[in-house]
Amino acid sequence: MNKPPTRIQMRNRTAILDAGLDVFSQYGFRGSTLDLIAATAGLSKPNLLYYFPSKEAIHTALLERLLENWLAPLHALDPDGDPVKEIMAYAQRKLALSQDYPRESRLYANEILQGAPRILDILRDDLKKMVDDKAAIIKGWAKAGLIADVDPHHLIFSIWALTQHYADFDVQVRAVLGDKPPYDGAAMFLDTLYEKLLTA
Amino acid sequence: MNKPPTRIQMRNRTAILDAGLDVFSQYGFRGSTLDLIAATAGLSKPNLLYYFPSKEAIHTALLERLLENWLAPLHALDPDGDPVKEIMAYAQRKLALSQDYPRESRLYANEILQGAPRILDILRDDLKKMVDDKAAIIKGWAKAGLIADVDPHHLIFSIWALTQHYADFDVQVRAVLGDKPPYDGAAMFLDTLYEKLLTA
DNA sequence: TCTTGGTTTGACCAAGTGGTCAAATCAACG
DNA sequence: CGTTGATTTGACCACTTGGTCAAACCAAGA
Repeated sequence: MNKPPTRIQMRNRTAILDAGLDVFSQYGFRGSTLDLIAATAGLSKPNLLYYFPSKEAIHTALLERLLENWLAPLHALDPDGDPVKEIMAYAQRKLALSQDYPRESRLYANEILQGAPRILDILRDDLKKMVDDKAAIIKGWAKAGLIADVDPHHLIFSIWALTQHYADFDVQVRAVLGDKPPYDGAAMFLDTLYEKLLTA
Repeated sequence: MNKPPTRIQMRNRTAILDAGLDVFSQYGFRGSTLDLIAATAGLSKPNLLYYFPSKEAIHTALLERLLENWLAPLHALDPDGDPVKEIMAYAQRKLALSQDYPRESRLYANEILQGAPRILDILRDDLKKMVDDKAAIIKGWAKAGLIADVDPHHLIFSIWALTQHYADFDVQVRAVLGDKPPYDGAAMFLDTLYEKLLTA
Protein backbone atom coordinates (compact mmCIF):
# COMPACT_ATOMS: atom_id res chain seq x y z
CA MET A 1 0.00 0.00 0.00
CA ASN A 2 2.07 2.89 -1.35
CA LYS A 3 0.93 6.32 -0.35
CA PRO A 4 0.07 8.97 -2.90
CA PRO A 5 3.01 11.22 -3.79
CA THR A 6 3.16 14.61 -2.12
CA ARG A 7 3.36 17.87 -4.04
CA ILE A 8 7.07 18.12 -3.29
CA GLN A 9 7.62 14.61 -4.59
CA MET A 10 5.84 15.46 -7.82
CA ARG A 11 7.81 18.63 -8.32
CA ASN A 12 11.20 17.11 -7.59
CA ARG A 13 10.67 13.92 -9.52
CA THR A 14 9.70 15.83 -12.65
CA ALA A 15 12.58 18.27 -12.11
CA ILE A 16 14.99 15.34 -11.89
CA LEU A 17 13.60 13.62 -14.95
CA ASP A 18 13.77 16.86 -16.90
CA ALA A 19 17.34 17.46 -15.83
CA GLY A 20 18.22 13.86 -16.58
CA LEU A 21 16.75 14.24 -20.04
CA ASP A 22 18.87 17.33 -20.59
CA VAL A 23 22.07 15.66 -19.49
CA PHE A 24 21.62 12.09 -20.76
CA SER A 25 20.48 13.28 -24.18
CA GLN A 26 23.64 15.32 -24.54
CA TYR A 27 26.32 13.08 -23.07
CA GLY A 28 24.87 9.58 -23.15
CA PHE A 29 24.65 7.37 -20.10
CA ARG A 30 28.33 6.94 -19.34
CA GLY A 31 29.20 10.55 -20.10
CA SER A 32 26.59 11.90 -17.71
CA THR A 33 27.18 12.50 -14.01
CA LEU A 34 24.85 12.61 -11.04
CA ASP A 35 26.44 15.88 -9.95
CA LEU A 36 25.53 17.54 -13.24
CA ILE A 37 21.99 16.15 -13.20
CA ALA A 38 21.53 17.26 -9.59
CA ALA A 39 22.87 20.74 -10.33
CA THR A 40 20.63 21.04 -13.39
CA ALA A 41 17.64 20.00 -11.32
CA GLY A 42 18.59 22.47 -8.59
CA LEU A 43 19.07 19.77 -5.97
CA SER A 44 21.96 18.40 -3.97
CA LYS A 45 23.23 14.98 -4.99
CA PRO A 46 22.03 13.18 -1.84
CA ASN A 47 18.67 14.83 -2.24
CA LEU A 48 18.45 13.58 -5.81
CA LEU A 49 19.29 10.09 -4.62
CA TYR A 50 16.45 10.38 -2.14
CA TYR A 51 14.04 10.34 -5.07
CA PHE A 52 15.80 7.91 -7.38
CA PRO A 53 17.92 5.07 -6.02
CA SER A 54 20.62 5.33 -8.70
CA LYS A 55 21.79 6.95 -11.91
CA GLU A 56 20.57 3.90 -13.75
CA ALA A 57 17.08 4.32 -12.29
CA ILE A 58 16.72 7.82 -13.70
CA HIS A 59 17.87 6.65 -17.10
CA THR A 60 15.56 3.68 -17.07
CA ALA A 61 12.58 5.81 -16.07
CA LEU A 62 13.30 8.16 -18.97
CA LEU A 63 13.69 5.34 -21.49
CA GLU A 64 10.47 3.67 -20.42
CA ARG A 65 8.49 6.88 -20.68
CA LEU A 66 10.09 7.51 -24.05
CA LEU A 67 9.39 4.15 -25.61
CA GLU A 68 5.65 4.50 -25.13
CA ASN A 69 5.50 7.80 -27.00
CA TRP A 70 7.97 6.50 -29.53
CA LEU A 71 5.98 3.52 -30.71
CA ALA A 72 2.59 5.18 -30.55
CA PRO A 73 2.63 7.03 -33.91
CA LEU A 74 3.53 3.88 -35.82
CA HIS A 75 0.80 2.01 -34.02
CA ALA A 76 -1.67 4.59 -35.30
CA LEU A 77 -1.09 3.52 -38.91
CA ASP A 78 -4.57 2.54 -40.04
CA PRO A 79 -4.85 -0.40 -42.46
CA ASP A 80 -8.25 0.85 -43.57
CA GLY A 81 -7.16 4.40 -44.32
CA ASP A 82 -5.90 5.83 -47.57
CA PRO A 83 -2.43 4.25 -47.99
CA VAL A 84 -0.46 7.24 -49.25
CA LYS A 85 -2.14 9.56 -46.79
CA GLU A 86 -1.54 7.18 -43.90
CA ILE A 87 2.18 6.91 -44.59
CA MET A 88 2.59 10.61 -45.17
CA ALA A 89 0.68 11.35 -41.98
CA TYR A 90 2.96 9.01 -40.08
CA ALA A 91 6.01 10.80 -41.42
CA GLN A 92 4.57 14.17 -40.43
CA ARG A 93 3.66 12.92 -36.96
CA LYS A 94 7.20 11.65 -36.51
CA LEU A 95 8.62 14.94 -37.76
CA ALA A 96 6.50 16.82 -35.25
CA LEU A 97 7.93 14.60 -32.52
CA SER A 98 11.44 15.60 -33.59
CA GLN A 99 10.46 19.23 -33.46
CA ASP A 100 8.61 19.12 -30.16
CA TYR A 101 10.74 16.55 -28.31
CA PRO A 102 14.28 16.80 -29.67
CA ARG A 103 15.85 15.79 -26.36
CA GLU A 104 13.86 12.58 -26.29
CA SER A 105 15.01 11.84 -29.82
CA ARG A 106 18.64 12.41 -28.87
CA LEU A 107 18.27 10.29 -25.74
CA TYR A 108 17.05 7.47 -27.92
CA ALA A 109 19.79 8.06 -30.48
CA ASN A 110 22.43 7.91 -27.75
CA GLU A 111 21.05 4.63 -26.47
CA ILE A 112 21.03 3.06 -29.93
CA LEU A 113 24.48 4.41 -30.78
CA GLN A 114 25.87 2.71 -27.70
CA GLY A 115 24.42 -0.58 -28.84
CA ALA A 116 21.06 -0.29 -27.06
CA PRO A 117 22.31 -2.29 -24.06
CA ARG A 118 19.22 -1.46 -22.02
CA ILE A 119 16.48 -1.91 -24.62
CA LEU A 120 17.80 -4.48 -27.07
CA ASP A 121 15.21 -6.99 -25.93
CA ILE A 122 12.40 -4.53 -26.53
CA LEU A 123 13.72 -3.74 -29.98
CA ARG A 124 13.93 -7.39 -30.92
CA ASP A 125 10.57 -8.18 -29.43
CA ASP A 126 8.02 -5.35 -29.32
CA LEU A 127 9.52 -3.12 -31.98
CA LYS A 128 10.24 -5.91 -34.45
CA LYS A 129 6.76 -7.30 -33.99
CA MET A 130 5.10 -3.97 -34.60
CA VAL A 131 7.27 -3.14 -37.60
CA ASP A 132 6.70 -6.53 -39.17
CA ASP A 133 3.00 -6.03 -38.59
CA LYS A 134 2.90 -2.63 -40.24
CA ALA A 135 5.23 -3.80 -43.00
CA ALA A 136 2.72 -6.49 -43.83
CA ILE A 137 -0.01 -3.88 -44.12
CA ILE A 138 2.14 -1.79 -46.44
CA LYS A 139 3.03 -4.86 -48.47
CA GLY A 140 -0.69 -5.53 -48.78
CA TRP A 141 -1.30 -2.05 -50.10
CA ALA A 142 1.46 -2.54 -52.65
CA LYS A 143 0.11 -5.93 -53.75
CA ALA A 144 -3.30 -4.32 -54.20
CA GLY A 145 -1.73 -1.71 -56.44
CA LEU A 146 -2.62 1.14 -54.09
CA ILE A 147 0.98 2.28 -53.68
CA ALA A 148 4.27 1.63 -55.44
CA ASP A 149 5.96 -1.63 -54.57
CA VAL A 150 8.84 -0.59 -52.33
CA ASP A 151 10.42 -2.60 -49.52
CA PRO A 152 8.19 -1.78 -46.54
CA HIS A 153 10.91 -2.23 -43.92
CA HIS A 154 13.24 0.19 -45.62
CA LEU A 155 10.32 2.53 -46.16
CA ILE A 156 9.77 2.64 -42.43
CA PHE A 157 13.49 3.05 -41.79
CA SER A 158 13.48 5.99 -44.18
CA ILE A 159 10.76 7.72 -42.21
CA TRP A 160 12.67 7.22 -38.98
CA ALA A 161 15.94 8.39 -40.50
CA LEU A 162 14.55 11.44 -42.26
CA THR A 163 12.56 12.71 -39.32
CA GLN A 164 14.90 11.96 -36.43
CA HIS A 165 17.75 13.49 -38.39
CA TYR A 166 16.29 16.94 -37.75
CA ALA A 167 16.40 16.41 -34.00
CA ASP A 168 19.58 14.37 -33.65
CA PHE A 169 21.67 16.39 -36.09
CA ASP A 170 19.95 19.65 -35.27
CA VAL A 171 23.19 21.53 -34.72
CA GLN A 172 24.53 20.44 -38.09
CA VAL A 173 21.28 21.24 -39.88
CA ARG A 174 21.26 24.71 -38.39
CA ALA A 175 24.95 25.25 -39.11
CA VAL A 176 24.34 24.49 -42.78
CA LEU A 177 21.05 26.35 -43.06
CA GLY A 178 22.28 29.44 -41.24
CA ASP A 179 19.40 31.16 -39.50
CA LYS A 180 16.56 29.72 -41.55
CA PRO A 181 14.52 27.37 -39.32
CA PRO A 182 14.45 23.85 -40.77
CA TYR A 183 11.06 22.39 -40.00
CA ASP A 184 8.80 24.10 -42.53
CA GLY A 185 11.07 23.14 -45.40
CA ALA A 186 11.50 19.65 -43.98
CA ALA A 187 7.75 19.06 -43.81
CA MET A 188 7.27 20.15 -47.40
CA PHE A 189 10.21 18.08 -48.60
CA LEU A 190 8.94 14.96 -46.88
CA ASP A 191 5.48 15.43 -48.38
CA THR A 192 6.77 15.62 -51.93
CA LEU A 193 9.24 12.82 -51.35
CA TYR A 194 6.72 10.30 -50.11
CA GLU A 195 4.07 11.33 -52.57
CA LYS A 196 6.43 10.81 -55.48
CA LEU A 197 7.79 7.60 -54.04
CA LEU A 198 4.47 5.98 -53.25
CA THR A 199 2.08 6.99 -56.01
CA ALA A 200 2.52 4.35 -58.65
CA MET B 1 63.31 19.07 -38.11
CA ASN B 2 61.18 16.19 -36.84
CA LYS B 3 62.56 12.76 -37.37
CA PRO B 4 60.69 10.12 -39.35
CA PRO B 5 58.51 7.85 -37.23
CA THR B 6 59.86 4.43 -36.37
CA ARG B 7 58.07 1.21 -37.17
CA ILE B 8 56.99 0.89 -33.55
CA GLN B 9 55.61 4.41 -33.59
CA MET B 10 53.57 3.65 -36.68
CA ARG B 11 52.20 0.44 -35.24
CA ASN B 12 51.30 1.91 -31.87
CA ARG B 13 49.84 5.14 -33.18
CA THR B 14 47.52 3.26 -35.53
CA ALA B 15 46.64 0.81 -32.77
CA ILE B 16 45.73 3.69 -30.49
CA LEU B 17 43.68 5.47 -33.13
CA ASP B 18 41.87 2.25 -33.93
CA ALA B 19 41.14 1.61 -30.27
CA GLY B 20 40.08 5.22 -29.80
CA LEU B 21 37.71 4.88 -32.72
CA ASP B 22 36.23 1.78 -31.13
CA VAL B 23 35.70 3.43 -27.78
CA PHE B 24 34.82 7.00 -28.72
CA SER B 25 32.32 5.86 -31.35
CA GLN B 26 30.52 3.80 -28.75
CA TYR B 27 30.57 6.01 -25.67
CA GLY B 28 31.20 9.53 -26.94
CA PHE B 29 34.02 11.70 -25.70
CA ARG B 30 32.96 12.10 -22.10
CA GLY B 31 31.87 8.52 -21.70
CA SER B 32 35.20 7.14 -22.91
CA THR B 33 38.18 6.50 -20.67
CA LEU B 34 41.89 6.34 -21.32
CA ASP B 35 42.08 3.05 -19.46
CA LEU B 36 39.60 1.45 -21.82
CA ILE B 37 41.29 2.85 -24.91
CA ALA B 38 44.68 1.71 -23.66
CA ALA B 39 43.38 -1.77 -22.85
CA THR B 40 41.72 -2.02 -26.27
CA ALA B 41 44.96 -0.97 -27.94
CA GLY B 42 46.90 -3.50 -25.87
CA LEU B 43 49.03 -0.85 -24.18
CA SER B 44 49.46 0.48 -20.67
CA LYS B 45 47.99 3.89 -19.98
CA PRO B 46 51.34 5.67 -19.54
CA ASN B 47 52.55 4.06 -22.74
CA LEU B 48 49.50 5.36 -24.58
CA LEU B 49 50.20 8.82 -23.23
CA TYR B 50 53.72 8.51 -24.58
CA TYR B 51 52.25 8.62 -28.07
CA PHE B 52 49.40 11.06 -27.56
CA PRO B 53 49.63 13.86 -25.04
CA SER B 54 46.00 13.63 -23.89
CA LYS B 55 42.61 12.04 -24.37
CA GLU B 56 41.55 15.13 -26.27
CA ALA B 57 44.47 14.72 -28.69
CA ILE B 58 43.38 11.23 -29.70
CA HIS B 59 39.84 12.42 -30.25
CA THR B 60 40.96 15.43 -32.27
CA ALA B 61 43.22 13.30 -34.45
CA LEU B 62 40.32 10.97 -35.19
CA LEU B 63 37.92 13.80 -36.00
CA GLU B 64 40.36 15.48 -38.34
CA ARG B 65 41.05 12.28 -40.23
CA LEU B 66 37.32 11.66 -40.40
CA LEU B 67 36.27 15.03 -41.74
CA GLU B 68 38.44 14.69 -44.82
CA ASN B 69 36.87 11.41 -45.85
CA TRP B 70 33.48 12.70 -44.85
CA LEU B 71 33.35 15.70 -47.14
CA ALA B 72 35.08 14.06 -50.08
CA PRO B 73 32.09 12.23 -51.61
CA LEU B 74 29.99 15.38 -51.67
CA HIS B 75 32.87 17.25 -53.25
CA ALA B 76 32.88 14.70 -56.03
CA LEU B 77 29.42 15.77 -57.20
CA ASP B 78 30.04 16.75 -60.81
CA PRO B 79 28.06 19.73 -62.17
CA ASP B 80 28.64 18.48 -65.72
CA GLY B 81 27.46 14.94 -65.11
CA ASP B 82 23.98 13.53 -65.55
CA PRO B 83 21.99 15.10 -62.68
CA VAL B 84 19.95 12.13 -61.54
CA LYS B 85 22.91 9.79 -61.88
CA GLU B 86 25.19 12.15 -59.98
CA ILE B 87 22.86 12.42 -57.02
CA MET B 88 22.12 8.71 -56.96
CA ALA B 89 25.83 7.96 -57.17
CA TYR B 90 26.46 10.29 -54.23
CA ALA B 91 23.85 8.48 -52.17
CA GLN B 92 25.38 5.12 -53.01
CA ARG B 93 28.88 6.36 -52.19
CA LYS B 94 27.64 7.61 -48.84
CA LEU B 95 25.84 4.32 -48.18
CA ALA B 96 29.04 2.44 -48.90
CA LEU B 97 30.80 4.63 -46.34
CA SER B 98 28.20 3.62 -43.75
CA GLN B 99 28.75 -0.01 -44.58
CA ASP B 100 32.54 0.09 -44.67
CA TYR B 101 33.20 2.62 -41.91
CA PRO B 102 30.34 2.40 -39.42
CA ARG B 103 32.55 3.38 -36.47
CA GLU B 104 33.54 6.60 -38.17
CA SER B 105 29.88 7.36 -38.79
CA ARG B 106 29.05 6.76 -35.15
CA LEU B 107 31.99 8.85 -33.99
CA TYR B 108 30.64 11.70 -36.07
CA ALA B 109 27.10 11.13 -34.85
CA ASN B 110 28.27 11.25 -31.25
CA GLU B 111 30.08 14.51 -31.82
CA ILE B 112 27.02 16.10 -33.45
CA LEU B 113 24.66 14.74 -30.82
CA GLN B 114 26.74 16.41 -28.13
CA GLY B 115 26.41 19.73 -29.91
CA ALA B 116 29.55 19.44 -32.06
CA PRO B 117 31.64 21.40 -29.54
CA ARG B 118 34.88 20.59 -31.32
CA ILE B 119 33.86 21.06 -34.95
CA LEU B 120 31.09 23.65 -34.92
CA ASP B 121 33.33 26.16 -36.67
CA ILE B 122 34.11 23.71 -39.44
CA LEU B 123 30.43 22.92 -39.89
CA ARG B 124 29.51 26.58 -40.10
CA ASP B 125 32.42 27.37 -42.39
CA ASP B 126 33.69 24.57 -44.62
CA LEU B 127 30.62 22.34 -44.55
CA LYS B 128 28.11 25.13 -45.04
CA LYS B 129 30.16 26.55 -47.91
CA MET B 130 30.39 23.23 -49.69
CA VAL B 131 26.72 22.40 -49.16
CA ASP B 132 25.61 25.82 -50.39
CA ASP B 133 27.84 25.32 -53.39
CA LYS B 134 26.41 21.93 -54.26
CA ALA B 135 22.89 23.10 -53.48
CA ALA B 136 23.34 25.82 -56.09
CA ILE B 137 24.35 23.21 -58.64
CA ILE B 138 21.29 21.13 -57.85
CA LYS B 139 19.08 24.21 -58.00
CA GLY B 140 20.54 24.90 -61.43
CA TRP B 141 19.63 21.43 -62.59
CA ALA B 142 16.11 21.93 -61.34
CA LYS B 143 15.79 25.31 -63.02
CA ALA B 144 16.97 23.75 -66.27
CA GLY B 145 14.23 21.13 -65.95
CA LEU B 146 16.72 18.27 -65.65
CA ILE B 147 15.41 17.12 -62.29
CA ALA B 148 12.31 17.75 -60.20
CA ASP B 149 12.31 21.02 -58.28
CA VAL B 150 12.93 19.94 -54.69
CA ASP B 151 14.68 21.93 -51.97
CA PRO B 152 18.35 21.09 -52.55
CA HIS B 153 19.41 21.52 -48.92
CA HIS B 154 16.80 19.11 -47.67
CA LEU B 155 17.67 16.78 -50.53
CA ILE B 156 21.25 16.65 -49.26
CA PHE B 157 20.04 16.22 -45.68
CA SER B 158 17.92 13.31 -46.83
CA ILE B 159 20.94 11.57 -48.32
CA TRP B 160 22.90 12.03 -45.13
CA ALA B 161 20.03 10.87 -42.97
CA LEU B 162 19.11 7.84 -45.03
CA THR B 163 22.64 6.54 -45.42
CA GLN B 164 24.10 7.27 -42.00
CA HIS B 165 21.02 5.75 -40.40
CA TYR B 166 22.25 2.30 -41.42
CA ALA B 167 25.53 2.81 -39.56
CA ASP B 168 24.35 4.84 -36.58
CA PHE B 169 21.21 2.82 -35.89
CA ASP B 170 22.72 -0.44 -37.06
CA VAL B 171 21.69 -2.34 -33.95
CA GLN B 172 18.07 -1.24 -34.34
CA VAL B 173 18.00 -2.01 -38.04
CA ARG B 174 19.33 -5.49 -37.40
CA ALA B 175 16.97 -6.03 -34.47
CA VAL B 176 14.01 -5.26 -36.73
CA LEU B 177 15.28 -7.11 -39.78
CA GLY B 178 16.31 -10.23 -37.86
CA ASP B 179 19.19 -11.94 -39.62
CA LYS B 180 18.71 -10.47 -43.08
CA PRO B 181 21.64 -8.10 -43.79
CA PRO B 182 20.41 -4.59 -44.51
CA TYR B 183 22.69 -3.11 -47.13
CA ASP B 184 21.49 -4.79 -50.31
CA GLY B 185 17.91 -3.83 -49.63
CA ALA B 186 18.96 -0.36 -48.59
CA ALA B 187 20.87 0.24 -51.81
CA MET B 188 17.91 -0.83 -53.91
CA PHE B 189 15.50 1.24 -51.86
CA LEU B 190 17.63 4.36 -52.17
CA ASP B 191 17.93 3.90 -55.91
CA THR B 192 14.19 3.73 -56.45
CA LEU B 193 13.55 6.51 -53.97
CA TYR B 194 15.84 9.04 -55.61
CA GLU B 195 14.89 8.02 -59.11
CA LYS B 196 11.22 8.58 -58.36
CA LEU B 197 11.87 11.77 -56.47
CA LEU B 198 14.12 13.39 -59.04
CA THR B 199 12.79 12.39 -62.44
CA ALA B 200 10.25 15.05 -63.27
C1' DT C 1 2.45 23.89 20.91
C1' DC C 2 4.35 19.38 20.05
C1' DT C 3 4.88 15.47 17.32
C1' DT C 4 5.53 12.90 13.30
C1' DG C 5 7.00 11.78 8.91
C1' DG C 6 8.63 13.58 4.82
C1' DT C 7 12.71 16.25 3.17
C1' DT C 8 17.44 18.08 2.93
C1' DT C 9 22.23 18.18 3.68
C1' DG C 10 27.37 17.94 5.13
C1' DA C 11 30.66 14.66 5.71
C1' DC C 12 32.31 10.76 4.07
C1' DC C 13 33.94 6.49 1.23
C1' DA C 14 35.81 3.35 -2.25
C1' DA C 15 36.55 3.19 -6.90
C1' DG C 16 37.66 5.36 -11.16
C1' DT C 17 39.51 9.37 -13.68
C1' DG C 18 43.23 11.95 -16.59
C1' DG C 19 47.75 12.62 -16.20
C1' DT C 20 52.94 12.65 -14.31
C1' DC C 21 57.54 10.90 -13.45
C1' DA C 22 61.62 8.52 -12.55
C1' DA C 23 63.35 4.31 -13.33
C1' DA C 24 63.68 0.19 -16.01
C1' DT C 25 63.83 -2.04 -20.43
C1' DC C 26 64.62 -2.59 -25.20
C1' DA C 27 66.33 -2.01 -30.14
C1' DA C 28 69.82 -0.90 -33.12
C1' DC C 29 73.97 0.79 -34.56
C1' DG C 30 79.06 1.43 -34.36
C1' DC D 1 80.10 -5.68 -26.71
C1' DG D 2 78.70 -0.96 -25.20
C1' DT D 3 76.25 3.06 -25.85
C1' DT D 4 72.47 5.85 -27.03
C1' DG D 5 67.93 7.00 -27.73
C1' DA D 6 63.45 5.14 -28.10
C1' DT D 7 60.01 2.58 -25.49
C1' DT D 8 57.60 0.73 -21.47
C1' DT D 9 56.04 0.54 -16.84
C1' DG D 10 54.93 0.72 -11.65
C1' DA D 11 54.00 3.94 -8.40
C1' DC D 12 51.82 7.83 -7.64
C1' DC D 13 48.71 12.23 -7.48
C1' DA D 14 44.78 15.30 -7.37
C1' DC D 15 40.28 15.20 -8.66
C1' DT D 16 35.81 13.19 -9.94
C1' DT D 17 32.53 9.63 -9.61
C1' DG D 18 28.35 6.97 -7.79
C1' DG D 19 26.59 6.19 -3.61
C1' DT D 20 25.88 6.07 1.88
C1' DC D 21 24.52 7.77 6.35
C1' DA D 22 23.41 10.02 10.42
C1' DA D 23 21.91 14.19 11.66
C1' DA D 24 19.36 18.25 10.84
C1' DC D 25 15.39 20.55 8.98
C1' DC D 26 10.71 21.45 7.87
C1' DA D 27 5.52 21.14 7.03
C1' DA D 28 1.28 20.11 8.82
C1' DG D 29 -2.01 17.99 11.66
C1' DA D 30 -3.49 16.95 16.61
